[in-house]
Amino acid sequence: MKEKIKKIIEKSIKGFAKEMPDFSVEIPGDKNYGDYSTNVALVLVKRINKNPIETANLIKEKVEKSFGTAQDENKLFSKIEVAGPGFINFFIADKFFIDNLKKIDDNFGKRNELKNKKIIIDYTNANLFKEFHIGHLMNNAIGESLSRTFEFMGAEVKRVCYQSDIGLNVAKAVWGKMQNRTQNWGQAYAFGAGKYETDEMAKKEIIELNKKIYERNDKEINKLYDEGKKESLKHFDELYKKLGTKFDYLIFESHVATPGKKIVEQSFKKGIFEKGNNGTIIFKGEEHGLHTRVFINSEGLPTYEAKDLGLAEFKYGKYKYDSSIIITANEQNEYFKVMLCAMEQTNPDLAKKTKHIGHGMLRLPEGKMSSRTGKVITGESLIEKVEKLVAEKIKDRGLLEKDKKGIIEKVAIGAIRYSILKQSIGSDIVYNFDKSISFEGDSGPYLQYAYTRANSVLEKAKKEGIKSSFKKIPSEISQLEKMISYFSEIVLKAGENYQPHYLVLYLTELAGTFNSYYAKNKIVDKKNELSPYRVALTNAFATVMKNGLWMLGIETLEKM
RNA sequence: GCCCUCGUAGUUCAACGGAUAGAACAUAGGUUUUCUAAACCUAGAAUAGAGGUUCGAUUCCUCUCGAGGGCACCA
Repeated sequence: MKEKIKKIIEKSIKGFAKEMPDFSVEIPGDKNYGDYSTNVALVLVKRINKNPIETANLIKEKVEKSFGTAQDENKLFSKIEVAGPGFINFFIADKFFIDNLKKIDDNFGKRNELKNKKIIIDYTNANLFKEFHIGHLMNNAIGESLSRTFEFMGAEVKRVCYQSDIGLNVAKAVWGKMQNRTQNWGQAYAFGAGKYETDEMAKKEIIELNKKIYERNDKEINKLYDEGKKESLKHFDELYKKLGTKFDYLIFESHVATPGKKIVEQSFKKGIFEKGNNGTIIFKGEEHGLHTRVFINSEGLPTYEAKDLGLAEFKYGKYKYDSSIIITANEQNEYFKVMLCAMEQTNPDLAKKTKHIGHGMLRLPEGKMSSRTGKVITGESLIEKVEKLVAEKIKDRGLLEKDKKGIIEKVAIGAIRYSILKQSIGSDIVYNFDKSISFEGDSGPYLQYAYTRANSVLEKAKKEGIKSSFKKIPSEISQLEKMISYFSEIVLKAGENYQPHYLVLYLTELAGTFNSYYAKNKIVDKKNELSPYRVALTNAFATVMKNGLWMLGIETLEKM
């Protein structure tokens, strides 16, 4: 619909300006401003030096002439208004919203902008031997939601979890474990990392150990290492299942270390990299307005930067992607600029296809979370805590015992996902348990609840034998029909901008609109001839909510 | 020191350079013989400060103050 209106306007202003101005058509926040609104007259002011209201009126007349707001049966607009400083507000005829409702099926809202596009997306990226903390939960929520949104837009998406299974951090954990076998891997890491900074002897040992892990020539170390890797993987696998993420590729740092090193060594010969201090190989970022980073360290081992170069080619070897998206916390924004700048020279094709998205950090009120100091909140502990709250809440709701576990889990994950995805991707979330995860108002459960209510209504309609029908329609449609029709435009907006929160905001408003409708109208009512229409509308709402929640990684529930 | 983010009701978050700056929580009040009250309806309450660009600035530019992140061998 938005595209359609844009085209209509473009056609109508051809005589006004030589070049098409860059104007927008938006769904206005205030319903008094119509169903769609454009700023075209305001944008034109600069070009044609005319009063914007006058211009707006001219455009309005032209549109009316060719598309009619008059008596025509198939008129698109019921009203066109010029308002404020020169906006043109379009009011769409009810008929079009109702026609739209008739078309709704399970695929409603799907788009084809990304049809035949191959996208590979890295997210979650928890590190073996370390805790899976709430930052990973955040990364997973965002990555999963973007993946699903791209799929909804027609793309073929492969999910990658790139995991550190080698490198200094792993050495720190293994070293910690060697000192004290009774502590768990997270504790071992914290212990090793602490000693690395304060104890010169330990530092030396860890660096030595790091080399040995690379070389894999010490039986004792290999055994310990393999145990830890297995344990971590099993643990993560359970979590991913719970979160509803299924990775297509688990890629380990050890897979890409050697290829990455080779890329750097070859490019070094071409002069892309330089020699740094102590035998390091570095990339001089300053020449590109960035900073210098080390790609091969003085031990001759590839750093994260070199491995990332290897990773890009490794992924491309597995899947010939059109676009590669990497999601990390924004503390890595500067790092990625440098790494991608280096990649532009080592492999320009892949660099062009790669996009880094930095999301905000989940931080504790007292400061940054750090697995180095052991000051972390683990993903499981958060989920568990939320599940307990949900269990308390549904205790007296008369639900079947066998359903309870699933409901608790889905509501808890929904609440967590919502609280992460409700805000713009770039900004930090100050994590405060009581405030961050809510069950009332703007929240995951609010959306799930609205869906559940709709579902109950539909079940009741079925029992009473009332079927959806558009034979009898109301004299005037409500806000709900309009909200439903906006869905696919919001999908596009969220996908284009890599911002799931547009979807969250929309679904929240949609749920609110349905809840109001539900409060005002009795939907299943044999005595009311509009009942079949209302059932159809409820059905449409449920479909949109289900599809929308799917994109957020939040499951719907029949009962809650 | 240099480079990036960011600063909006009491709190947590919204707002392609556009209309009366929206929500939610919290606060105060109201709604259930009717399909799930995790709901609905009402009310009060905000752009850090100073300049500038613009028909129009929360949004762009400069400065000040404040917060976070990053700056050579961690990921």
